Amino acid sequence: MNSGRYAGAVSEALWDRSRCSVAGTLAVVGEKWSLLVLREAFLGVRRFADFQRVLGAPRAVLTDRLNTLVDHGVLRRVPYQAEGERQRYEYRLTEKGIDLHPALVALMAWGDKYLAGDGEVPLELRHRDCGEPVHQVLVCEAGHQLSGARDVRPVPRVPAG
Amino acid sequence: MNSGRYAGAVSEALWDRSRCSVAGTLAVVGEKWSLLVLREAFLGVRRFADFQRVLGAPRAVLTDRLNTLVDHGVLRRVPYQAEGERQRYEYRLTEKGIDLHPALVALMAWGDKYLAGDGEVPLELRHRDCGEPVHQVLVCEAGHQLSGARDVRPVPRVPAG
DNA sequence: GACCTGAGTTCACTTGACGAACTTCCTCGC
DNA sequence: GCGAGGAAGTTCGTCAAGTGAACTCAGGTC
Repeated sequence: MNSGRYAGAVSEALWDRSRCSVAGTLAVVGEKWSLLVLREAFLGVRRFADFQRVLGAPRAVLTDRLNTLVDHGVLRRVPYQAEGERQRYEYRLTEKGIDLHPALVALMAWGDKYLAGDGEVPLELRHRDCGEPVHQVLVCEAGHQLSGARDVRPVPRVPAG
Repeated sequence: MNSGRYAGAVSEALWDRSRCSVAGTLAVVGEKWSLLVLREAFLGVRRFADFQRVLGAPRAVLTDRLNTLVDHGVLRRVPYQAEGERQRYEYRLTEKGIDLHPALVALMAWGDKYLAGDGEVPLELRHRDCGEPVHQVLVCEAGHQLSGARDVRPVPRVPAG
């Protein structure tokens, strides 16, 4: 046994996977279409029919994903009434939902780097104030900017006991 | 019609979803278990049996996910031979895989904020050099640090034509 | 030669995704 | 009042994907 011990590896015993935050987040937004629904939400889409049209997802799936996201407080249903129409609900991001923005930015950045053909990035993110392109970086609380994943050391927090 | 036009929304016509980088990235790492496999890879796990044990994923699914990630160049198979054992392969992150680190960090940060009970973050990321906790921020090329998603303006790049 | 272990593969079963058709509730034009 | 129309689902049959247990296979030990 002992096949799991490598130089630099986080000891398995000290690190309880069952409460991993990545797994927890994926339990909320990891199903098919969920993150794409959120992408559209960040781009301003709010109504069921619009999600359905731009995504092409099956209605039943879309209904389920929207309800799930509402249940988790990532979206909220807001009543609205267009003239000449009955009252309906639209789906808007909550603060909790807006906090998923970095995850979408990170996924998008990777796709831009590895999947976009010859620099043809489909969507660019710019600073609203100055118009310059933005990108994600890691900084530490001492103010250093990290150059990449290799500058990071994962430290398990052992629950009391 | 026209239900899809909102103040601040990115015009639908100008934005071709079919080549969205988020969707493209999810096509590579969006299946069940893929991102959890990568999380373990970042923590030092390399061998099939170890992935299987720490994740608890079905063997068949794990086989498929590892192969898919290798096919996409996110992991690579490296032969190794432990003493008293035959030659086997282990799975290591490539540069392309390491570049998915920000996505995992972002997902983890959200889970830490919204899912962890009373500040009991299961895993902390620290600067390898100075030991201070790290976090992700958005900066623009003019050097400003953005305060959140609301400071970002998405700009579709219309393909030539 | 019998046994062990890592890394799969196969199989029966359950869950989830899919597309098309159907339902409901409301508004509009007549 | 009455039928048409549309947004937002729901239902349904089918197909793909995930699951856990059992089986396979190669090379090593005893």
